[in-house]
Amino acid sequence: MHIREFVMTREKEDRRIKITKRAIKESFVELMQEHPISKVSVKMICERADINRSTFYSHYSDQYDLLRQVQKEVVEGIKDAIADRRFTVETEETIPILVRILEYARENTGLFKVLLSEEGDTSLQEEVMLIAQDKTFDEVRVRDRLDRRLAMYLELFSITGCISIIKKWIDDGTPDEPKMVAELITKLLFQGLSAYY
Amino acid sequence: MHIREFVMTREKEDRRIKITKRAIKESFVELMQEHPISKVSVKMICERADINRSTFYSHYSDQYDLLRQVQKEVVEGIKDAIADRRFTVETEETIPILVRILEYARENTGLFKVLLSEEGDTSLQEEVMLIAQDKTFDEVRVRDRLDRRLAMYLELFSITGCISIIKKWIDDGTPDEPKMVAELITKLLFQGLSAYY
DNA sequence: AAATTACTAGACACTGTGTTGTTTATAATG
DNA sequence: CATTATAAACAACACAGTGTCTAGTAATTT
Repeated sequence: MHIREFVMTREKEDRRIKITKRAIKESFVELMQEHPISKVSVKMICERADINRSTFYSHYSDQYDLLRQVQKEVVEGIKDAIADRRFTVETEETIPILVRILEYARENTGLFKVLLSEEGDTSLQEEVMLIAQDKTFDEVRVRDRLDRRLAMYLELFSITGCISIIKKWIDDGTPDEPKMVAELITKLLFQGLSAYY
Repeated sequence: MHIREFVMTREKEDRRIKITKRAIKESFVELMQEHPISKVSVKMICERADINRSTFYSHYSDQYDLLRQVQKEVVEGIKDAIADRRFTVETEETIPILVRILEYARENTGLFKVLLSEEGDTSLQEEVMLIAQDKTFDEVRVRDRLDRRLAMYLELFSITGCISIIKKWIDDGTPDEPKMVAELITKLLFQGLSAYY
């Protein structure tokens, strides 16, 4: 909600700023698919985006800051995509949410490849943890009176499990149908490997 | 902090090289606990290690190369720690292996913190995938005639699940006993969340 | 139309990079 | 013990990228 407001206020942003930021982001996402972020310099980003380097610095402090902001926006996108849904521990409820996220990821392949690779991994994970915590696990935790530390491990396990499979799926060019992947994930989450062996 | 030496083949390495490399690695691991790798320059590493920058370049091509090499050594360490064991899909077999890995991690906390944070995450993961594939899943795959792609997802899910929990455990200062964590992990892997809800 | 805001071009000092040539110290060998 | 390899140290190098700043121009808002 807090982040949302932030985005809203920026909606009245000068048209020029939007154009510039879009150019920067596009350039950046392209470059991130070609090189690891450590080799992507501010200079490179600006050259490809055809903007002045000082302009970059008036919006972002460095490449990593830019990455974080791109990430935030994607997380917002995910939030919107599942806004009307609730995460629960029921398989039937979870699958459609996952399907939506997977479809959203499929529509933004380049972006997700970047965010889930390299250093993006950990921080995106943390962002997603926050959504999940907000939406879901809190109530589960209370309901089942789980030990806090244990609950934390369960969340972590679930989210990294999800993300790793989605990452692989995207890296391979989303060969499987979202529904199939969603079912796989939920099965693994709720029943574990025993569902398959 | 003791970094396990680099296998048998390098045993003939000059004593001075070993000393230098150890100094570099120690400096690096320290710095990595203070800053993200993107802010750790070769210059910094060399200053703290008290060696000339050119010396660094005669051993490693950059910070990331150094990180990879440190990682390899740790993976070797894990391999040794579980050399006499076999991974299987039986819970009773898996727990002692995990306990050993956890104990090994606990003894090398600083190192593991570094490797599991930031960009270390993905690549260590991949290394561990290779061990696991070698030791285990191959036979399981054949035995159960699982679809190759499915098997790959299962491996990925298992390993990232393990790693994420271990990472959290280490970041928090290894508050739980290895045995407890090992049991948690195996339960989640084989039975999933249903084991707890 | 005027005021405001964003972008540009270019210059600045500065930090870090990667390489080279030379000298010094150490280890291995005969 | 003396010889020879070779690693480490040191200094110097051109070069690339950083972050900041100024003055001028262009676009947008009011």
